[in-house]
Amino acid sequence: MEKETGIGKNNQDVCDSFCPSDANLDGLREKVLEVAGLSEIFKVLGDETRTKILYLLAHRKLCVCDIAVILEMSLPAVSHHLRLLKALRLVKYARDGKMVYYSLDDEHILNLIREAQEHFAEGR
Amino acid sequence: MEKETGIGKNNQDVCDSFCPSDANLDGLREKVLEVAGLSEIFKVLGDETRTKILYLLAHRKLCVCDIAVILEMSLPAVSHHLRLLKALRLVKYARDGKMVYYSLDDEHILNLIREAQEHFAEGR
DNA sequence: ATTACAATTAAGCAATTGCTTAATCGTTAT
DNA sequence: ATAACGATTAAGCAATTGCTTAATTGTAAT
Repeated sequence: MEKETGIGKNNQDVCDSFCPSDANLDGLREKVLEVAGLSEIFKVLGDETRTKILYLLAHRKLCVCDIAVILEMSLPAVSHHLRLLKALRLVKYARDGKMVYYSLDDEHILNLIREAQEHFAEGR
Repeated sequence: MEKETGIGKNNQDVCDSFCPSDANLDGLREKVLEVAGLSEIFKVLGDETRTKILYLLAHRKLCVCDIAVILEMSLPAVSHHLRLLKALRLVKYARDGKMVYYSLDDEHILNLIREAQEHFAEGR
């Protein structure tokens, strides 16, 4: 995604006048920092399958093949998603014989899902 | 992303026994429907730039070149993101002379951002 | 009319994503 | 030990994403 470009770190010459009614440029840039890194969580939930997996695991622990059956996907596909969720500490797992059971490790993520549900509920 | 595959709609033979402690398969599949389509919103916020734009517009209306200057990006790049946000009714716009001013058109999206901020705040 | 400039659109490209099939690892049962 | 099976990893591929540069559109000023 990286590419050589003429846009430097202090590029202020996109438009002639910095327009925002004399807005404080540095102030706005600082403001933006408040959401830096945030989209990492959203990226996880930005995939339908992962949201479903998290939602399922919020209700009960499930083994990988359970999830595969429920969502009608291949085992490796599910496993890949779980790997990501594991890396981000959103799920935890425990081996039990041949099966590996996954469960939610971050109740907070459920709030995000609920909030998004409301977003839909309140007409749009 | 589409590909021919042997996995049919009723594929239940991923693992020998449907394991989830006799879980109700249909029940779980219904459960999953509750989050269907939800990831569409998350996908929007899954891009750092878009989250920043929305956060900026939550504070004040800005023209395209303002955003470009603040975020140090090219005009077309910003314009592309705005097009998506516009299509999803998350922002509205109003022309004023040569400038086009954008502003937030969905306060609800801010709740999602705030929720995500808390996610980070509460240590992880 | 012509010029200037903010914004958008078009075309194209590199990086990323989400899957696939095939091979491998871990555990249990024979 | 070996066979069986759930899970993971590896390699590869098509679709998507997010940018780029270049061309175009819309509005205002000369």
